[in-house]
Amino acid sequence: MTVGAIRPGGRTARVRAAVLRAAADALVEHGFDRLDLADVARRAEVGKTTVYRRWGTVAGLVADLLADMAEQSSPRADTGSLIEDLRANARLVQRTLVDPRQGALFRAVIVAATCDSRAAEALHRFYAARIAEWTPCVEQAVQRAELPAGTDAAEVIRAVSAPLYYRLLMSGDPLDEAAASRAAEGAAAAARAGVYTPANGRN
Amino acid sequence: MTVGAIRPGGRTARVRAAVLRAAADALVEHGFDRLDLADVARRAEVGKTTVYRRWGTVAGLVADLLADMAEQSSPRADTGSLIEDLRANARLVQRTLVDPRQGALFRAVIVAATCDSRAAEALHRFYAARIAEWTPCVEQAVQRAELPAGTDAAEVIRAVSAPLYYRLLMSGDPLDEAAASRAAEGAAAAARAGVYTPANGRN
DNA sequence: CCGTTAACGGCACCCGAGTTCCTTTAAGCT
DNA sequence: AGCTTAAAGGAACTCGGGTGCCGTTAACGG
Repeated sequence: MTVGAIRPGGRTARVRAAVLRAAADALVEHGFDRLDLADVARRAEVGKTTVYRRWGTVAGLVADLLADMAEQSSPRADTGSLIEDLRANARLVQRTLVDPRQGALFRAVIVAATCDSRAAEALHRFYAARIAEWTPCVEQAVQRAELPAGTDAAEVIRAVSAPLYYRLLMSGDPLDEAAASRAAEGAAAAARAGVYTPANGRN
Repeated sequence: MTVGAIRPGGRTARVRAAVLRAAADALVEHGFDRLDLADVARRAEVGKTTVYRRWGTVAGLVADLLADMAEQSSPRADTGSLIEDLRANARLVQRTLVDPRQGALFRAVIVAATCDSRAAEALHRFYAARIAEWTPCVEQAVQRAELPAGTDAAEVIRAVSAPLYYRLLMSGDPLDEAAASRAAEGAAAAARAGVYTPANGRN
């Protein structure tokens, strides 16, 4: 065998998959702060040493988990109407955050990002990918002249998610379908008013 | 002395103040996850036992710190124009979050809320108080007929903050004055469009 | 199929956060 | 001023998360 070769196949991949799944389970159950790598190793039926060697810290493990999550992107909607597309996006986000497992996972992952720069980077990449998936909805709306030319598509998508995350983390207000609807409508109204065009003012 | 009397005066109050200040310092330096109560005690020049007895956990200490922060509310703007009031609010939030000390403190406190129910409750009360301070801006705009009757004032204020917190925690995009401006304009545009009136549809 | 070695696994050790127990200080009442 | 006792302080102890060491397994190349 060539000296210094990496071995991502077979066992290593199996271990990684088992550990990441166990980590997600543990995060959902205990949350980020009470996560014990030894416990993760036990759940994954993997040596404690292995987890410490490959991931080192809780934040490092979460960062890898995020990279894994980023690879599975859910397809965007394409209803032919901006407001319907945005509503679909808002409901997808809302349902994800409300889901006990997914919601807890997202909270944990966001927490990790505030503690560790690698996790933060992974999180930013994750959202960049998610947003890129949905920007075509906005770009098509611009072409249909539903929105002013030069509208920043990514900013519109972010504006849909922001109020939902605000409810999840800060205000604690109910995260229901009505909230999702309002988030979509708010972003659409702001976009139509030209808030997200570069021409719009620093004034 | 009466049996069972509580003693909030003198020394106890001094200890509480010193510990809360030390806790804030430590949170800014290390962040929530690497916070050590023994370190807080050392900074506050207070017995380690005292900190453990009165606050017990990191999250409990942060919850108390938040209760303390909630008491100092900064006065709202009153420019006579909705968009200017909202812009003032957005810039206040933006500057707070960008400030190295305040920003780190907010991040830590939000993290604590995801880990501990007392901290979460304290955070919700904190934001409820901050929002209540600013809702009159929106109510006055309704009276001036800048906004439709029945507009949910709190929802408008939340809509201003949400994109800024989204940048702070999730996307990692720059949190500059332009972002603050857009947040204020977006909330105003959505409010004018009637997105935050109860009449507006679940449809 | 075989040799090399990257990667995993188990065990013993260490260290410091958190607890316990007791002593000392001073807040608050008379 | 004096007494009572809440509350703080100090020091010793525990115990489990994290580390180091070394033997074992199995991926990859020939």
